[in-house]
Order: sequence, then structure tokens, then C-alpha cells
Amino acid sequence: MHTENKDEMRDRIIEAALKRFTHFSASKTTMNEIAEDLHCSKASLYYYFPDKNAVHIAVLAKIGESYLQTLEKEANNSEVSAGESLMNTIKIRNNFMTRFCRLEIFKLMRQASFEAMNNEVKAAKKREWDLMTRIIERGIESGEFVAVADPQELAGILFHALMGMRLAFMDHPQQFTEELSDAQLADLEMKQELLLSIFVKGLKKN
Amino acid sequence: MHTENKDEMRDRIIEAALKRFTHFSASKTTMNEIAEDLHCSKASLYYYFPDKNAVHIAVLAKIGESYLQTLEKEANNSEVSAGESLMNTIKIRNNFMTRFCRLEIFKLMRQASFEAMNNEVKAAKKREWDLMTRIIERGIESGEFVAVADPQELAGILFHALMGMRLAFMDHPQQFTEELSDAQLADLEMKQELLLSIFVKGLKKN
DNA sequence: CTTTTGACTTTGTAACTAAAAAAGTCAGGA
DNA sequence: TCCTGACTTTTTTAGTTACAAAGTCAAAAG
Repeated sequence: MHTENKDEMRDRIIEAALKRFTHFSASKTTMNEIAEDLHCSKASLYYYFPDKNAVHIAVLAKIGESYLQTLEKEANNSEVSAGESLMNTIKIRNNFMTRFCRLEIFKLMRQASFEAMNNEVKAAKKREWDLMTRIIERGIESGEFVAVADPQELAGILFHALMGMRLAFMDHPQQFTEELSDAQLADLEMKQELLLSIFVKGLKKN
Repeated sequence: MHTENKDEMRDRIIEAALKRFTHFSASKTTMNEIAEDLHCSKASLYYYFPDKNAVHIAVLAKIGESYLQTLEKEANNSEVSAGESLMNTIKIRNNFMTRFCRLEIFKLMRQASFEAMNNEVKAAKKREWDLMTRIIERGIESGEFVAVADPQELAGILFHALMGMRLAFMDHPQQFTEELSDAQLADLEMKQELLLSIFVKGLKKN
């Protein structure tokens, strides 16, 4: 298997693993299967990654990064109002969630060494939170929203409330597949949008 | 074991089971232990309840009822403002949750026959939702809040957002013990109160 | 010197099993 | 009507094995 450099092969492995993980799940995917997909030996995988968890984490890091970049684009898009941007984050988030709900994030978090994982997850949450803050601040700067004492805090409430609503909608919290039916998802989005509209209305000058 | 009537003995059983269930948990409590606590035979328990699940459900029904009655009192208490009443529901709910988090509600919901259980849970949720609606309506009647198009819908958003926030705060959703540390609980309540204050501010005339 | 591999060892998991514990039953007694 | 001891049935648990998957390494290939 010839590749330009080490990083490219790492990417190819992550890509193959991502395909298997999202189709089936991480625990139902073997290192052998990933190797077969790449027409290489299993031992090669271990040349690029210390263990399977490392692959799993790399996969999550990759899709997490693309998610955050999508959000970032939305946060900085001054073409639309801040209120609309906030609305759009709901769709982006839910779309991402349904696409990657089979990635067993929670499972990994429990078994992967806490230091390595938990910090990254926290960092990602922080980044997402900061992006919400940024959108709110953009709204204040443009005069769309009234100046508020603590945009950071406000974004935190909004973030937790929207995230929480999703959890409140899956009635079997200890189930492994964190999937939502289409009907549930529609209901959830409706409620999230309503919640957000109340927030935004409170932020608008009147 | 002599008792006045059938209902009293049922109550005594429920009381004993409640003690064990909250101390340890439902699955770690045997029918024998409950019988021993009551100085009666296990067979007696089966005279009053068809099976263990029925005891578990009765326990949940009892504490659920007392919880809903506490909320009801708060909803009808016109001594305090509607805004304050809503604030108080947060404390009532969280207090109740921490007291009875070892009751394995979710576990029961999965195994107990759906018809019997799920309907009751749904009914309880509906009642709680209605109480929130009632408080909001009280606020409108008293002139504290502006008239809003759909108080029922608004209460639903608030209810789901507050409930969801709690879920968002327990980082191990598939853990069986749904306990929150003191620090987490304090943070949660702070955020819930802030969320509510935003809601209430939006409802106030200005 | 970097990358790859087949053959290897170790570790984890699914499928049985037997023993124990708990659930649940019932004929008969107060 | 209420209660119980002695009983049967069902569920958990702890051990076991057998297989699959994880992970290692010396040596080959480029």
C-alpha cells in the first residue's frame, strides 16, 4: 500500500473506520475489517495508531472538527441576522446528531482513558458554547439585540437548554442507539425553535 | 400481622418497600427483606400485590402523587407571584429528584408491561405540564404576565427545557444511578433559574 | 530508514453450565 | 378474610470453555 506520507495513510484509515462505524457501529467493527477495506494488513493499522480506541477518538475528532467548522461558518456569516444564525445552528446540530448517532460517543467516553478523552470533549463543548456566544455578540454589535450583561452566560443557558431538550426526547436514556424517530425529531425541532424564538424575542429591542 | 383493613396493610408494605428502595435500590431489595422488615411472611406480600413490579409501581405512584400534590399546592398558592411559583417548582422538582433517584424508574419502565406503566407516566407528565400551565395562567389572570397566545404550549417548552437541562448535566446518561453531585446540582439550579428568569422577563409587561 | 506483513500471543466476549438466590404458588391453619 | 410454611419455578450469578478480536514482533520489502 503506497501513500505519500504518514498523515495521508492516517487519513485513509480514519475514513475507512468512519464508514464502518457510522454504518454499523464502532464495537461491531473489527480492525481486520478496516484493514480489508484498505487492502492492507491489520498490523499496518497498528503502525499508525497505538490501539483501536485511538482510531475511534481520531474518527470522532475528525467529524467533530467538521461540525464545529460548519457552525463557525454560520457564526461568522454576517449575511443573515443573528437570530437566523441561531435558528440555523439548531438544524446543523440535529443534522449532525442524526448522521453520527451510531458512533458510540458515550461508550467510548467511559472506557477510553479519561485524561485523553474528557478534556477533548470539554474543549469541543467550550468551542461550541463560544460560537453561540459569538453569534449573540454579533447580534448586539449590529444593533439587532439589546446589549446584555453577560452574553457568555446567556449562550450557556441556551446551549444547555437546547441540548437538554434533545435528551428529554429520547425516552430510553440507557439505550445504546441514541436515534430519534422522524416524528420525534420533528417535534423536538419545533420545540427547540420555539424556545429559541422566546430567547430571541427577549433579546430584541422593543 | 393484624391490620385494620386491606388498604392499611398495602400502605405498610409500600412504606417498607420505599425505605429499602430509596436506601439501596429496587433490584437490590428482595421480597423476603421487605417481609422481614414488616415481621410477616413473604407470602403475605403476595396476598396484597400480584408481583414485585406491582409493589415497585405502587411505590412510584405514591411518591409521584405526593410530588404532584406539592406542586399543586404551589400552583394554587396565590400568596406568591406566578413568577415566584415557577421558581419554586424548580426547587421542588430537584429536591424530589435527588431524594428518589435510586428508584430505578427507567429500569422499571422497560420491563414492566408497557400498557400499565407508560400510560401512568404519561398521565403524570401531563399533570405536571398542566400545573405549569396553570401557574402561567394565574399570572395572566392577575395581570402579572401579558396575555400569551398559547399558555399550554409555552408551559411545554419550559417544562421540556428545564427537564432536559437536568439530563444534560449528568455526563454518564447510561449509568444506572442518576445521581448528581452537590456541585453539579448547584450549577444546574443556577442555570435553570436563569432560564426561567428569561422566560418570566419575556412574559412581564414592559 | 520507513513502511508493511504473516505468524504469533494475549485479551475480551459469547455461549453454556451448575449452583444459588430470589420470585412466585398453594394447601391448609387461625 | 388474612396469613403462613413448605413448595416449585424463574432469574442471577459465578464459573468455564472456545472462539474471535485485539495487539505484538521479527523479519521482509521498498
